[in-house]
Amino acid sequence: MSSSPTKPTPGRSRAPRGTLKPDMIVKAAIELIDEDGLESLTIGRLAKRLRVAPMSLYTHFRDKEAILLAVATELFSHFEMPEDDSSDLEMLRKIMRAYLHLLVDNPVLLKLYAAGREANPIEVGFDDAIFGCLERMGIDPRTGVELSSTLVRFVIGCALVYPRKEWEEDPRSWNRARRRLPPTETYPSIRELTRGEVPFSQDHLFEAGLETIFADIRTARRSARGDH
Amino acid sequence: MSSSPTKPTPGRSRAPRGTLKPDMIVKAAIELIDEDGLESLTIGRLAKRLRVAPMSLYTHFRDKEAILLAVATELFSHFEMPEDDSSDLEMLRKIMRAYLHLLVDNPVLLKLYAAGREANPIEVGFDDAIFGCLERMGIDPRTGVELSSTLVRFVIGCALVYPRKEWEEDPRSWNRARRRLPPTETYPSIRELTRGEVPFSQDHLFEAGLETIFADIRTARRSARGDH
DNA sequence: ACCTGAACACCGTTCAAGT
DNA sequence: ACCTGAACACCGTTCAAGT
Repeated sequence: MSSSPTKPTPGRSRAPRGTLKPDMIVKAAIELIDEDGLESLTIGRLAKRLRVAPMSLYTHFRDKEAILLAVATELFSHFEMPEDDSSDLEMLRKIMRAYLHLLVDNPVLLKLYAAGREANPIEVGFDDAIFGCLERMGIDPRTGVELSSTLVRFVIGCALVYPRKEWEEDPRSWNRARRRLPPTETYPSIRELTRGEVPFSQDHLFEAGLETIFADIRTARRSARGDH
Repeated sequence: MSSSPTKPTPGRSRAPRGTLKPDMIVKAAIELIDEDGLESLTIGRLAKRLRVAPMSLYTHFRDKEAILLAVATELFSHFEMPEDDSSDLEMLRKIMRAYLHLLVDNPVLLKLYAAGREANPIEVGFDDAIFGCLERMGIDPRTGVELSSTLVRFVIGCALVYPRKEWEEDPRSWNRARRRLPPTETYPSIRELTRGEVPFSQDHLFEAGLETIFADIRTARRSARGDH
């Protein structure tokens, strides 16, 4: 718990053969992220938690990014899609909420979105579920792709901004930001935003945006019915 | 160009007194980012470009994050808001396009959004411009805040996903991603997305999403007129 | 006041060696 | 096949010293 800075115990210096399995590494990585945040996930710290030398990890993963991808995949596979509901639109709402909280709770996924050189399982699964809902509503594929893209981009934006929750409700931070604005007189209407207390939580704004997009989805569905 | 690994020139080893000004550091940082990407912006490389020892930078900026913030502010102040137009909605469209390209061209801003513990000039300025447009359309402040938030979150999402442009048009990457999906049969409708060639560019999807949100803005404006 | 070298505590990773 | 110590080329930053 306290002593031995470098070597764990002089007695059992070398870890036995089967100590390390990819799943254990991924599990330890997720624990580390949950406890101290993504930026504290480090090969060194990860190895220390597994009571193993840093280099051992490289037997199981090519590099750190591979570990990160495995983490993301694991997090996604643990996630269960909401149950089927009476209304397709209600189902879609649930999926979107679940998507938001998945991204907010696991910033790794967001980071992978930003880095992403390749489609990863997260988005493919969700895109599919969303697209499937729209399809079942009778919306044609082209419009379906457009609408699901809009929804996905909107959640990503929401998730990226979500952590500001803490200071966004503090009007002082807005004032400080306003003071830093270069040409102050050019931007007058922001005062309307900051005058009263900002009354909208991140969750409220998410729901509001969802309704905005859903309004267009309803229109699309109506016109799909009309064409038929 | 080639030789002298450590010292620039044995003759003029120490830089004269007035060599360094904050603006120069910011300028050099922007050049570095433009040339080799954000991840290659390093105190060491920045100092080398300025022909100065790394530690000199700390006379002018508290730490690297302060430099990054100054970079973001500089980038934003160079940006000019689109000209006023006949239609407020057309103005709004222009602002949104400008916002997207600002974020796509300068990923630092996106990164600051993600890190952001405080409101920064970028968003305040844009939020204001967007909110101002909605206000001029006669939309009430509450709805205005909601709609501008939706718009902002949507652009951020678009910008984050935009770099995928390259591989997104390659159907093979989708297939590879699909193969990695854990419970394959649960997600059938993605095939609809991947069967034909994916016909939508990032720009097209951005415009489509914009129209979806604009549809709701039009409704809000209409009802604002009706109430009056 | 401004610039700097040496040093520190970290990174991720390669390589050759152990078992 | 799996684990490892030493070493490498980097990070950002502190500190005491130069001018």
